[in-house]
Amino acid sequence: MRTPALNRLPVEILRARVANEIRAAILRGDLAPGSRVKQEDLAAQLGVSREPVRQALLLLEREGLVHAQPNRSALVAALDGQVISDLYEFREAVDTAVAAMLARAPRFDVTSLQELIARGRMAVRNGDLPALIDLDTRFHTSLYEAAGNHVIVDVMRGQWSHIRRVMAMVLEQGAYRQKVWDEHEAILQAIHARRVSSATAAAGRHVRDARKMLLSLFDAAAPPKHAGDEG
Amino acid sequence: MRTPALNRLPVEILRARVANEIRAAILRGDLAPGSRVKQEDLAAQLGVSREPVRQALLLLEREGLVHAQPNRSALVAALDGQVISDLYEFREAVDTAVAAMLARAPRFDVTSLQELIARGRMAVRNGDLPALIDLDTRFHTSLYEAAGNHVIVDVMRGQWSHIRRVMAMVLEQGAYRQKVWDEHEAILQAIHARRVSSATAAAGRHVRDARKMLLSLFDAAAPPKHAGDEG
DNA sequence: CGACTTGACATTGGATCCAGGATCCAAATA
DNA sequence: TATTTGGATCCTGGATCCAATGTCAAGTCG
Repeated sequence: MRTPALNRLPVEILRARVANEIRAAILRGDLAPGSRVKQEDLAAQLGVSREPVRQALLLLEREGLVHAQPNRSALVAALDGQVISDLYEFREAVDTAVAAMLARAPRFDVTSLQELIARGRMAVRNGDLPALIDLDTRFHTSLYEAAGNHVIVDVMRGQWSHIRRVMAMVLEQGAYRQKVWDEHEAILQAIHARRVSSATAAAGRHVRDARKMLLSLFDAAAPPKHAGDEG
Repeated sequence: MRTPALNRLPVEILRARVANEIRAAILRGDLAPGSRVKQEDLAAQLGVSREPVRQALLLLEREGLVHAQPNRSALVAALDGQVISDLYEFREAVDTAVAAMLARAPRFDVTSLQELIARGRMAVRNGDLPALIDLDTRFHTSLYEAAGNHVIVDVMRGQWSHIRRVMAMVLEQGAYRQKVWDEHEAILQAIHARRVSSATAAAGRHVRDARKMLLSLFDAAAPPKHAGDEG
């Protein structure tokens, strides 16, 4: 054959690679919130022309990770309490609905989810923050996928970029790490036991608690504005 | 001043105009579901170069209105029952949550929504299908905006593109048109009366009924696949 | 001394150019 | 006759080029 199986993996389009690089840099905090990003700088840094960078920025703008005005440098989206609040309010609506859907589903294989919980608890013991963020994301993403609703999977993939950005803040709280995986287990058990209202309640509590903690952290870092105050 | 107020309206970037044109063409059905769209054709048709078209297609792909594979012409997304089902399941989660939020909100000005209902009933009497689609969209969008959650507004703006595509199908049913605005009124009244569970239930029923009707129409048009059948 | 003007510079948006990958048809072979 | 292979053609992706717009600082006038 002309093309060996390895080549069957589609060569990732350059703009997609670039978008992934930039997104990763934003999520890592490597590109600071509120900072300007010039297309040419990114292009030079990634060793490509400006063209794929422009298109990548277009995608990232639609994801809400950067803001752009015509003929102006793009701005890395700021992380303000309002966005966090809205985001978690939205997530509560989705996550509770997903929990209900799964608890009503005829059969649902919990083994891979339990595997994730085990690995999450391991990461808690090891104090491995990147792994905690990754496993948390994967736990909830797996729930969306298990629900079998592609719209939810797609929409939430975009939103979890934002969630990951702030998750580091919550998980800095050492005491909270254990609690997260206890709650994950509670959600999973309620689903497994087919207890719809219990699963919904557990999922809702999980999100609301995270939201509350995040907002308290944000208010501490950046107290609410008074009339006429400024940076 | 140098720039009169009219110029303050930002000159819409060409790629945005192009994206709007293409999106409108898809929503109108002018670009048929499943048909191929060549960048050059669109460019020629709109009198621009391929560059803004490429970027517009990128945005539309992320909206899910077109599908693209590397080095292949883009495909206008098909309208299959699965997508409709997922979309309305997702919408039910969001719309019920929004109804609950509004019913709990301290104060909520219903006058503009009542205005929309009046105009909707007028459009029903006139049999004005485009107006019905537009007013239906605006009714629900207004609810999202009233809830004050930017994430929900942004996410749902994208999803309503898809909803609009199929709404014509539901509203073809003459009998259904009246029912839609009765339900809208019921939702609004429950919110106004601050009856949380009643508002949630009304919103949920509204979405589920539309979903059921859409799916029955789709199944009638394209019967479920049997093993081994093909197009 | 301050506000406004003006012009050089920096940066993005759009057009054009070129290369690589995909499709499709025809011809050759089993 | 069916199948495969070679190649012409089509189409997209990325690079480069040019125009337009915005920024910023120096200079000028009140």
